[in-house]
Amino acid sequence: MATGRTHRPATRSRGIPEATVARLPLYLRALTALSERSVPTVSSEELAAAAGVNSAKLRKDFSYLGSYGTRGVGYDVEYLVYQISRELGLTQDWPIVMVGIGNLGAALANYGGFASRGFRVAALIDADPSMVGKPVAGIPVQYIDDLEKIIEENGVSIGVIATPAGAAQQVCDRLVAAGVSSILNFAPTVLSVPDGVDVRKVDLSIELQILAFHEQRKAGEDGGVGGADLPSAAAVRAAAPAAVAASPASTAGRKGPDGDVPAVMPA
Amino acid sequence: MATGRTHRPATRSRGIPEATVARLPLYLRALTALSERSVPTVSSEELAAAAGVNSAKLRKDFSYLGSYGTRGVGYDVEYLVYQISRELGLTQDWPIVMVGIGNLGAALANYGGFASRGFRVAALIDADPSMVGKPVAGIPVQYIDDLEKIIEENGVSIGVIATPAGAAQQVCDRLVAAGVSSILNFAPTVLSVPDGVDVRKVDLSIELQILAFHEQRKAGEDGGVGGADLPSAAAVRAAAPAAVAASPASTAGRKGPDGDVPAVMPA
DNA sequence: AAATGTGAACCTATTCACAGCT
DNA sequence: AGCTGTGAATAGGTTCACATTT
Repeated sequence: MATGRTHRPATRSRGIPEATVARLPLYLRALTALSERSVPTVSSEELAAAAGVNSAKLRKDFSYLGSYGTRGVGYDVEYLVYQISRELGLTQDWPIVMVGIGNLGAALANYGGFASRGFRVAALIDADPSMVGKPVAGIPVQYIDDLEKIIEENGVSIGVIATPAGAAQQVCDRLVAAGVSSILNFAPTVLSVPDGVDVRKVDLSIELQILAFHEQRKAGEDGGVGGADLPSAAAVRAAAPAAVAASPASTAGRKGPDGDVPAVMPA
Repeated sequence: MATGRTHRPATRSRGIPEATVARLPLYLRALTALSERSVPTVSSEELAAAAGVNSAKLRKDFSYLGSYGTRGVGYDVEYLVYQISRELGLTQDWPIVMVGIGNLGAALANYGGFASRGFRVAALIDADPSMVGKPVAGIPVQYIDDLEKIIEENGVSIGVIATPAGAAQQVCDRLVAAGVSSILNFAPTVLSVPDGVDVRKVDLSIELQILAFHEQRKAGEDGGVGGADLPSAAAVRAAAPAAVAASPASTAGRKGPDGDVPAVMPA
């Protein structure tokens, strides 16, 4: 409550919940759009709708940053854009390097999102000598051997890995050794890094698999709870084509359906 | 719990926590690697290490699927691969469509992860007539006008959007109207969909911004953490220059940094 | 009157620690 | 002896609902 203004230890950036941090970019994007349309103020309700969250969550999120709204009015768009940008560290310019300029890497380099406010592609790096010197998104690709030098000279602390899975850990180790402490990993592999280094991963097939899980459930659970597993139009559509089914419990004697799980899925 | 469903319906898929679902693909990948090396069994400790989580979490996750391990021994690799695949719905073949075959779309189509077990690219679709017919990843691009027909004929229930932000919502609406109920969105925009439709988003610049947040914090709060790894180069660059700074508190009277929030980060 | 900011209630997820099975 | 499976404890996140402020 407003009571003790002296009660200040918090509020600071100290301890903004991770879930909140992950939503700040969303708010920022929505606010930027409003800003471009010269909208002066916005309510939590409106902004929340634009960002795809509910308004209570948004207000709670903002409360961790400080009291940036005006009761009865809403939030000043420009002011909030600034505050969130600052909180996210986007009022400074982060040089990044991208390692692995294959199909995906090249696409990412060309992708506008990378060059968005706050980030600058300092270098593209690849292990294929035939790529070296070729410009991708206007930036000449450099050879992997120079990785350490490039990081050093550009003061890079954020790296993007878009190599094949097999090369990712090795590249990661070199990045970290050279001083990079935040990594965005597009390779489908788990990276191990020392404490103090942040890794975020973006994984295509994982996302698809999560969707498949829910999709399967939608197909399976309408109406019949007990036996019927895959009824209905959507289900037929979803289930009909080519069941691939890996061979189950190859090793005999497996406990398998211990009391509950039927046997092996209709297939 | 075994056979008695006293206060919990089935051990079955009912109510697997979302956080657990999101990790199953990770376990599956680690298990597949073990399987390829013909490792017969694995302990929760080992598997957890391979998947980058801790073992208690892994055991808890598996407990939602059923009792698939053997005390004193561990888990049978092949058997677990099958159970998780089934749980994720990967024992069937999901036809997917991808809309927007630009740089990113083409890269994704070429990306192995898409063609991984359980998924099949049924069609690539684009709004640019000059793209139509061109093969990408061996699949000829089709025109956006045929979207509905393609979805219908192939029984597609999962769609991938890799269009520019401006086109995404429109494409999404058409996909949903045609029967797609799970969407993986690469466009940097919030999609609104009716209930029952799942959307997952993969957003480059959001991930970078989250990293920047943490990176900024690291740079700011070291009172003297060894200057070895992140010498001035990164630190200096991170802490001071190139302020992009949108003009703050434009509207006067704004409460702004009222004696509460001292400009964080001594810039 | 309108909309923020926030305690409190609620729900979800993680971690602990150990009983129970092989 | 070893390792799973899981209640209990803890931590983290979301939603409610309303007092407070403009």
